[in-house]
Amino acid sequence: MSTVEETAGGEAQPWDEVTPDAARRLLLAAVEAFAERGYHATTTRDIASRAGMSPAALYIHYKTKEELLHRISRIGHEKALEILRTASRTGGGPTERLAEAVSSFVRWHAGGRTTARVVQYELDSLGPDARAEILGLRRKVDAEVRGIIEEGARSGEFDVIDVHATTLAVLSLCIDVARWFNVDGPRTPEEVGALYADLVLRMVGARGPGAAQR
Amino acid sequence: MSTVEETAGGEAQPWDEVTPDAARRLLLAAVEAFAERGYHATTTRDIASRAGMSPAALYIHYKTKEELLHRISRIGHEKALEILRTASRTGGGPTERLAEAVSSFVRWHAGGRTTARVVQYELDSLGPDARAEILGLRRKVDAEVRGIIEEGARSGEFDVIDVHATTLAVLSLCIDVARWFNVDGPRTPEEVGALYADLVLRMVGARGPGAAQR
DNA sequence: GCCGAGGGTGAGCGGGCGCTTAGCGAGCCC
DNA sequence: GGGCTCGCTAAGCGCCCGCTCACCCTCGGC
Repeated sequence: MSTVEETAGGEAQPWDEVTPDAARRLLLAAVEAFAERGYHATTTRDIASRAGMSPAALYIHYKTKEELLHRISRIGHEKALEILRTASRTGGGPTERLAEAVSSFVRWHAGGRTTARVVQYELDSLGPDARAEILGLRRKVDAEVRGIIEEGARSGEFDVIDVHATTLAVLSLCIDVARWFNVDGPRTPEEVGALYADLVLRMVGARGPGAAQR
Repeated sequence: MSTVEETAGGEAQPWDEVTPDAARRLLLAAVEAFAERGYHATTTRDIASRAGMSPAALYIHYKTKEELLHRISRIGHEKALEILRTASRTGGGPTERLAEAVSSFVRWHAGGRTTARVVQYELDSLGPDARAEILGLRRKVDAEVRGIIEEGARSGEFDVIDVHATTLAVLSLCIDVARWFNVDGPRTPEEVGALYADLVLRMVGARGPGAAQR
């Protein structure tokens, strides 16, 4: 039922911006390895061999192992931000936009679980500078969701006690999908996205059109 | 406002069951180190020196570095399960019990963030056998929450579309607190617990007493 | 006072890590 | 077609890892 290609590592992420081809293959191998075992448990030899190259080939395209994680993290966060911004720009009121944001964000975390895992959980393995840069992107992600919730609260379409805490909770819900989602499990990314969108609308007390009414 | 002791590593967890004293100090040092840098990035030398001992001292009390993680993980999961069971056994209907379960579970994840981080996020660093044992405990945690939600759904006190998915989402919300909670941040564990209990009651569409009515 | 047991140390082992370097071969320019 | 560039490899360096071993100190029992 899922429409995105889900070859191991391929998933929903295109990685088109990474060139040349060898650099992309290495990056893809790194994503897989980091997601499976974590950054620190992954060796450069493992990454290289997954990409069908010798250990030394990695250092032609990347200065260090950390640069790989940094690149993956930045591209991933930019993709996440783009998803939320697209959803936020769709027509309709806060209810529709929040539902669209959550369901597409969840779809990305579920369908591209391999990438999302690295992006969301390996942040602390970055050095201070890279980490600070990525944290800037995360604040933008946060602001995007908070913006929608704030607007709904102001217009009275939502009923929210604490906008900041609710924003955090909504993001928690979406991000944690990358921790537990199993591609071979009973639910498709689309189903989880729809379910979670409904749960989030309940959390913000949405009364407007699109809220779960019964 | 917080009543639990929050000395670094001490937190809400007693670790009384770990004896002798040197073994407990090592375990505590390991919890701190694993939470800060992750299991694979932590060295046995770091653990030992945090505990004020030589690197070799570790191997008097533990066979391997993994045994430390295994012990931490089991004790932590047992504590988590105990918290949920206690909450589940309090008087009142599903609404009160779910609220109590969520708020106390969140308080544990926030107040004992150091421990909770290791318990919830370092599971994959365990070997197959230890991992399987811990996964058994996790299923019990899951069952505890699902039990309350199921009961509320059956009695009509809750309005839930998908019990399994909702259970997962509730646990997600609680567990993810260990990822973002900051002891120096603006909110106490108690505040987050209360906020999240309210959000969860909304998610399950609680209509009974204790639900956020307005 | 001697002994054994148990908690602890200093030194160091084998090995695998991230990363480097010297060199090789295919393709392109002139 | 000679030479330069670029992508890549084989070999290996230096380091630090998890873990071990020989030995030591302290303390209770007799």
